[in-house]
Amino acid sequence: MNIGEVAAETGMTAKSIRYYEQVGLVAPAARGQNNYRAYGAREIAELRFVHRARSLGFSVKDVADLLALWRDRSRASQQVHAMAVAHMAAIEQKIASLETMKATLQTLLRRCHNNDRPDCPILDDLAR
Amino acid sequence: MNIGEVAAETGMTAKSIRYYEQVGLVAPAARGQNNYRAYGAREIAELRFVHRARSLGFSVKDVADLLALWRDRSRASQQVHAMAVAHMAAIEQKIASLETMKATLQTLLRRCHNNDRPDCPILDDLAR
DNA sequence: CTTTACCTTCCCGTAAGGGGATAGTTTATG
DNA sequence: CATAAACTATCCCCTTACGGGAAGGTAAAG
Repeated sequence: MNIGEVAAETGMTAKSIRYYEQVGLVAPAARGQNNYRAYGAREIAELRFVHRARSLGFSVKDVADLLALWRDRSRASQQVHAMAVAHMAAIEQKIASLETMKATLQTLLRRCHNNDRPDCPILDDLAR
Repeated sequence: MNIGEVAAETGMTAKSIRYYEQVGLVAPAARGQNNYRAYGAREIAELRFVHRARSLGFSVKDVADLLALWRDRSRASQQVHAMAVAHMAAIEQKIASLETMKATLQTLLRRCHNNDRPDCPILDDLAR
């Protein structure tokens, strides 16, 4: 399969796939006589794994570690669990930070008259 | 006041302050005979505004717009309101995205045995 | 045969600063 | 007073995870 077909099938972009190869996340793809990258079922499965892990918010670096664990038949599930827990914590922290912003914005929005007069509690608050 | 004092007082870093000046978010600070940036109450208030807006998650570009509105005595509060609403929407989208990740991770974590055996539902899921 | 659709590599740009080198200033200390 | 510690200045590279787009080769379609 060519890179475009893989992209279409996995939902990633060709750019991303090349990028993952470039940074060493996945091994360089085999090349056809036309120098096109040629993917087999195994490589596609790996890319799918990468895509799914990325969609869960894991960094490329983390995905590299997850891939290594995946390939290691003798890993302990604890190791994966620990990574997931750490990632969860990071996500929860981001959510908390965003929730704080959201709450503040909500308060400000409620106070703003939202009309054509210049008086604006939002700006007043930012300037406090 | 020197940049370090301003930084300490506002909670920003000197690097950030220089950066904001560099990208034109705030006007270049006046310089003393030693070439040090010298800040007055007015500039500090502006930097405080910037810092507060940034802490609410507004991008530097957005902060520039907010600053412009702040300086414009004849702005309509609608304009500020609209920016805040748009920003709120963006925040809510980020939260929703993170919540989705969190939910998936939670499910996976519950299923993982978290022991020294290799069997791992998390990896299995990523590979599905 | 030519157009269109892929593919290749390469290089630039992003957001918002952080890190660190080098050099001049100012302040604190012995 | 001399020197060392603490600031400040500019400058340049690094980060994340690709997207955009150029230049040029290849393949499939009309």
